[in-house]
Amino acid sequence: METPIRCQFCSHLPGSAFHGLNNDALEEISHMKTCVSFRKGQVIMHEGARPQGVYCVHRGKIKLYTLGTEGKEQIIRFVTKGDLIGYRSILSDEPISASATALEDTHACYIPKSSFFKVIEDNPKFSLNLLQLSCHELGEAGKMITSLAQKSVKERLAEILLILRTTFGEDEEGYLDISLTREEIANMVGTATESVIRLISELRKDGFIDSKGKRIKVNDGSALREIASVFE
Amino acid sequence: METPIRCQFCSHLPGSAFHGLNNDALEEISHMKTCVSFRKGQVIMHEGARPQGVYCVHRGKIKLYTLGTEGKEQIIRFVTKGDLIGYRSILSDEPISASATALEDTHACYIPKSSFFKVIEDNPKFSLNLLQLSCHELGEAGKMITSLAQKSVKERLAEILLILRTTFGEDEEGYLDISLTREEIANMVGTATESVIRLISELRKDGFIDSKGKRIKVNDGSALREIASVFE
DNA sequence: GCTTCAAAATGACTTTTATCATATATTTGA
DNA sequence: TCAAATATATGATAAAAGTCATTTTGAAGC
Repeated sequence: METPIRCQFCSHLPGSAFHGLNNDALEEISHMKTCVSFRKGQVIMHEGARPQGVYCVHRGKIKLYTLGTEGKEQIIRFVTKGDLIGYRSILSDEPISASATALEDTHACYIPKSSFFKVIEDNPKFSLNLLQLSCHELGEAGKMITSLAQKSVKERLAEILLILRTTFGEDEEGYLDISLTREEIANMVGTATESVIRLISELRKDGFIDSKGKRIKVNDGSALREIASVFE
Repeated sequence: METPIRCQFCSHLPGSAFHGLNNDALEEISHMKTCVSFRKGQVIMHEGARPQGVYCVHRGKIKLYTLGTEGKEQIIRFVTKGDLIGYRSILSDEPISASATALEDTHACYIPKSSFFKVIEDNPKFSLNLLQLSCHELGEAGKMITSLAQKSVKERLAEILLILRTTFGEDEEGYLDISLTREEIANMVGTATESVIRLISELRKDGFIDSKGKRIKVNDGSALREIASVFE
């Protein structure tokens, strides 16, 4: 049995689409939603499907990915607490463009499509938040496109290690607080698994990162930024 | 002196953000906007800038691109009549993520930021249209990411020739109704200019396309679809 | 219609990255 | 804890794509 999660909690998370909604609105959403859990590895949404609602993630980490020609995953982005899944498809009235799979045990709230649209109609602020969110992600997607098109595999790997650190943070020992296989990293970078393995070894030998099995620690962020040619 | 363009015209173009707005709203927008022209080659918006309004394109063709490390353009998408420029940046309150340059003489209407937000506030329909638009583009961006990450240059070139045909259509002789240099095509595909030149020659020798200088004609769309591994 | 300049085409060569094979290490679950 | 499965590591090789140099063609301006 799930402990119900109050929408007030999620509305205060950074970047939440529910940010700034008044208590009455949040209470109303609370009544329309149901709480669900997903086990590590469980598929939450399938590319091509027509979702009947959106998920608001409360705990856990999720990868969003499309499947290429040979069935190879291309990870588009990660989803963590406070983020929505499925809203793109519902709002553009198109099939889901990316599958979602839990990277660890995940708790989320399910808001049916009709309720979701009701919140939009009743709360211009929510609608504006969603606009801001999707426009922000559009910018991020543009950056990813430019990286993939113009940077080398090594540059992209360094860039993604930095993105992982920003997105998931570090544990007490300084290791990235996300567990990904080399294959998953390759599926983000857009390269072969072996190439990622080789380059991670190289970065480790250079002392810029540490790695113990799946665990990766960024030792020298500015070196990675230099390798990635990120000037921000 | 520009002939003023009525917003009713653009609101009827396919995919217009102004679709479905009532006449009063459109009249009001007409009063807030100014008409501007851009010459072929002219830069309309600069990456990194803070736009003070959006452009609604009435006539012409525009490329949106980001600049990579070496100053190389990466074309993200094209903009044609009925499309908006600059809305992403204004809505996410971030600097412009892509520069815009006119590929041919272009006519557009400029709507100041404050007016743009007023239209959003007064017309939930407009706000919803923008949401739909940005979410659709987010899906397209995801597809582009997967292509860049997983497909070969030849596959991507074939794909983009098909996209160009869909976006710009053909003239009386069947040639694509858009004039791009090989370099610009390379900047879409994410490859070197010489590679595009070689592959275009190859596709021509195979009879799948014709090309006379810059003009390109798709002879065999299904062959291109097969090369691009597009199964839609 | 020339002339000039830029774009396209092509060849030779290099670099990057992918693929395949195999060995080693790390998880996972019984 | 140990065995089996999975993931990581590394080498050898092949394929893809990039770079540089040069020629040919086409477009734009006079």
